[in-house]
Amino acid sequence: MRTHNCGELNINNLNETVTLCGWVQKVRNKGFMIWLDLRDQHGITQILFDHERTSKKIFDKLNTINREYVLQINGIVIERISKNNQINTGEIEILAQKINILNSSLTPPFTVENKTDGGEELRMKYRFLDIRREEISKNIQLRSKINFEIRKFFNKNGFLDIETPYLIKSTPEGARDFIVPSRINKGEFYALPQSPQTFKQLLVIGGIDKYFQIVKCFRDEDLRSDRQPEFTQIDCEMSFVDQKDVMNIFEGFIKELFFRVKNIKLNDFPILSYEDAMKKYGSDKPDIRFDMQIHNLNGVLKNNKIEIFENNDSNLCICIKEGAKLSRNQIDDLNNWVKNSEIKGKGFMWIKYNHDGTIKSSISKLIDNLKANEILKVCKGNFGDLIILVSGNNKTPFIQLGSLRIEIAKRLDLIKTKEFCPLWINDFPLFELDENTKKISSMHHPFTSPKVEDIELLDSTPENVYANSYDLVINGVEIGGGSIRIHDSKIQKKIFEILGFSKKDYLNQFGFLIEALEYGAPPHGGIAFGLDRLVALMANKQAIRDFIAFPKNNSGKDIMIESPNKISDDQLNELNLSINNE
RNA sequence: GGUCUGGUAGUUCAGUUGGUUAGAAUACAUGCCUGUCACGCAUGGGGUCGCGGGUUCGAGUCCCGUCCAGACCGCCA
Repeated sequence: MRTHNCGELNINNLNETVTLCGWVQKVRNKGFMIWLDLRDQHGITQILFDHERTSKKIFDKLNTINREYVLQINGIVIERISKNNQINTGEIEILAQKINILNSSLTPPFTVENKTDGGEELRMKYRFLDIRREEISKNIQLRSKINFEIRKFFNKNGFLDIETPYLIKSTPEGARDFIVPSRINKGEFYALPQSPQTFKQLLVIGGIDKYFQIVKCFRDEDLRSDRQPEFTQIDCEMSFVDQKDVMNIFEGFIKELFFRVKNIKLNDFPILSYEDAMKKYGSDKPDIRFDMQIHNLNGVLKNNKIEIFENNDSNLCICIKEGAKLSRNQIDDLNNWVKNSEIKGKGFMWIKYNHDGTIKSSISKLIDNLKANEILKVCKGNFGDLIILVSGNNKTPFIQLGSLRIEIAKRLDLIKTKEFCPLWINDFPLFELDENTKKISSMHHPFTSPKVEDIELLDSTPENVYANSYDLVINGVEIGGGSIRIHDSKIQKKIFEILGFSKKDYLNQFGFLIEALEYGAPPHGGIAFGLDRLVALMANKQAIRDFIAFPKNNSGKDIMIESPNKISDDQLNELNLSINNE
């Protein structure tokens, strides 16, 4: 139907007779001449009609054409008299000779242009129009390109692409499952996988050396701008590997992906233990595009008989370079943010080191200039800086300063937004304790191997056991996470017992895996990357919604197809289900 | 489950202390325009102010409830 697409013609094609197909983005009718922007996935080409060179029949036809009509245009490539250097095809235009209306269109509810006037909800309802826009189309093209490079990498490195089932069984551990009723087996249910974790382990037990899959995962939890109920993982598992092996190959994978897709050469990824990440950044997914690390001031502030510093385990601070220029109002504003935002802090103390050598502080009654100078020294700060102090117990002051660190960086524009700063976080605790319920649970998942040297602690002090696990963080976003798995059935059973499973329960839920471990399971480990987040990140965006062709909204609904929806009584009967309307 | 923000023309929004016939831009329609590309100019049509209730002489505006959307907390092994 066409000889070229709408993004490829240029000055080299002059005088060629071409046929293009596409959508009408805009008609600019000057009376003596009409210009029409014809759009397809590849770009926009300007079509020209004028009274000297275009027949009256075509002009009559043009009068019936509106936005988003689908046209086939035949014409000659000519050089523009006034050029547009904003677009690839801006030096040429097509002098139309034939016009074929392939389809008409209703007037779209929003402008199908890069800078659309449509709001989020409307764009979702008419997603098929939204996808015509360059912005969304480019996102989807980027995702396709990334998918292609992923498959190329894993194929080249000997990974087998193996599909695992979507209809599996429900396990109450972890996230809520999406449940699918079984018609043939009345009263029984499948669950959609939260991840193919157990299946990929069974594959390596089955002798598959290296496995990968680009796979949908399902979690019935509340949504966020970076969380969808169905999302895509790059799921990987390898036989006969230790932590170093896994981190090596997947660091190589991410580097190659960034190089192939973005032509960016990433440096070697630093490795930070979970404990150090919490101490330095107050987060297990630190954004290291800017510095502003947390410093511990106990050495300076303890043993001075100052109540607040004596009563708290941690007296911490961050140092804002050139922060002394912040006004009292700006500082108060930040303090209110700490108190009012979701981190619900108590507020902070501050010391301002002016360039003229004077020191102003919210705690001048507690510490003199001598102490203030010592604090500045600990932070390796200078005059001109602002130091923010927080005191507290346990993790809280770290997390507060961690959040504040990000907020300040945003407000002062300290983040190098064009850069990508990956790092590994490892040495996570194997378990975490819920402060309220006092229940112990897996930090990662129950198949994570404890560190060999900590195995003897499992019986006595499981909270002190470290895990053989690792997360990949880029720009403060958790992009991937994985672990060396347990391949010894005895240890696997012990982990379930520590987690509070009865023997009956763990055999009922995971008996198949434990049994498989007893038939010569190789040492193995792997990782899973969040593809949606990775694609968004590579496009320098946080929200993943515009990188998924048909995403769900905040309440898990697709407002275009109107899902989820009610089903008929017949369907319910067939499944032996009834709806409790209370 | 919770906190915050928003819902007014097809669309994006403004709307003062509660006060006449609810505005702008854009989109749409018609006409004009000899190089437009966010074209320009003129004219025109277009409103259940999310929904329900209340206060008031009078509600887009105040109060209560409710629905929807977005951001976040809880949750997300």
